[in-house]
Amino acid sequence: MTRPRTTRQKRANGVESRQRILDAAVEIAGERGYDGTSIAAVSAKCGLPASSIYWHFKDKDDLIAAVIERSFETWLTAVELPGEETGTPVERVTAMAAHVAKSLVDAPDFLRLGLMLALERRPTEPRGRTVFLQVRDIAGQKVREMVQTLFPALDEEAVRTLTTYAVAGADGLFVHREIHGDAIDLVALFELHARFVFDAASRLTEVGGQ
Amino acid sequence: MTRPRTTRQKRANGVESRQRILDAAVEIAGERGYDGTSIAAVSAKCGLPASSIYWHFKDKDDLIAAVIERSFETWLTAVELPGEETGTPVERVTAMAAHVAKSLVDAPDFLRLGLMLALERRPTEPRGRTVFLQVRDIAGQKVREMVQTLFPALDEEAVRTLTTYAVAGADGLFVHREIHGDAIDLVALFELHARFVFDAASRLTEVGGQ
DNA sequence: CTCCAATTGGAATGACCGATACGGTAAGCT
DNA sequence: AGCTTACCGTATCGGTCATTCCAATTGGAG
Repeated sequence: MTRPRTTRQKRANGVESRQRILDAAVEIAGERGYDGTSIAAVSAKCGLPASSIYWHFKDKDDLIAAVIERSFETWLTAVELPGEETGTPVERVTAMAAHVAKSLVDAPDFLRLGLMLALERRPTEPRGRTVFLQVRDIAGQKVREMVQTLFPALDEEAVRTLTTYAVAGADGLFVHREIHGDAIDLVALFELHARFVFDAASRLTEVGGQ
Repeated sequence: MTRPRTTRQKRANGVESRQRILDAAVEIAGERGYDGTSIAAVSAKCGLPASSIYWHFKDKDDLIAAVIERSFETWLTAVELPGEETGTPVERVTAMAAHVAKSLVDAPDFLRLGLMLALERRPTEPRGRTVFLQVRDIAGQKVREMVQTLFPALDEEAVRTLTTYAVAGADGLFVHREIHGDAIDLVALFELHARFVFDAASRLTEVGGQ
């Protein structure tokens, strides 16, 4: 009965603790941004003391970068499911857009926090921002490859412009949903966006092919 | 000869001081966001002590809200210039989009800071966020009216969707430029966006009119 | 000149920040 | 048993935060 007041875990478990810390941090950082995420708040939410956070992560910057990395992986597993390759090209593109939209609804932390970091311009750039821009660039390459495959007649600049436009539109629609809440049907908006971009690419191809 | 060490302004000038404070605050807040904007930093940048800031503004929240309001007005004066009503409809729409893009390049603080605030979700919402969403809604109404005027055949839901899409695309392209820097030609991207949305609306009208 | 209201100057306050120091505890290894 | 590694708990550091207090200083009104 003389158990210590603060019941310690039956056993110190580093792996689980790291996850608990990241779970708490992703939630707070996704709501409050970089400066708004205090170690004390993360500590309170995950139940582990600050010293444990600093045992698992070098400093706050390291923690935020790890949050970005893990939330990116979470989103990746949500988005990289098979994706059947049937139907007309435009059907395949809209289906893929819908799939990406669903993944963003299920795992929005990555893009939300990433955009918050991306919009900030501090003297010493947080590592989390760099990580976000890198993985975001990877995603952009995927889109670019898809555009190139579907419209091989387009020249390089047109492909780049269309890719930029497709990604930017996705960002904007995501922001719209973040602002206006769950009532917004992100999947429908992404499908519409995919159709618009596809039609625009088709028209560009016709003009370029003359 | 006992002149005070720190030479005071020849004359205390409330109106000019208020502007100086807002000038400093809009710069810092546009770079660092809400939490990243410290009163001490604003004080250092504008040369006035913290007490003067608190004489002009109730608290930090009030200051940020005032920053949003003034940067919105700055942007409004940049965007509400004549806008000639000549040419075909699609030409007028692209010209207007280009004009908005130019204004956002010249006065990006409003949208940048606003989007940063909009993405955050803190327990007690900053007044600046509310202000941003309100004035943003006004801008959205303008777009909506333009869509309605140009495509009277569209039903209400189509108009709403197109408006959402147009504004979201603008947001996304703006974010793209904020991330990738001055090398991005926002005007060209906005013109492209305007053409795409116009074409999409035209096609929706044809289908709906059958 | 005197008095007042408008503003600035500078220091103080207490809360909170990120980060560290260090001892305690549990499990595994030998 | 003793040593080592991994992790937790507490306490604390110096610094910065938003905010407040109050004493100047100024120009203008009377």
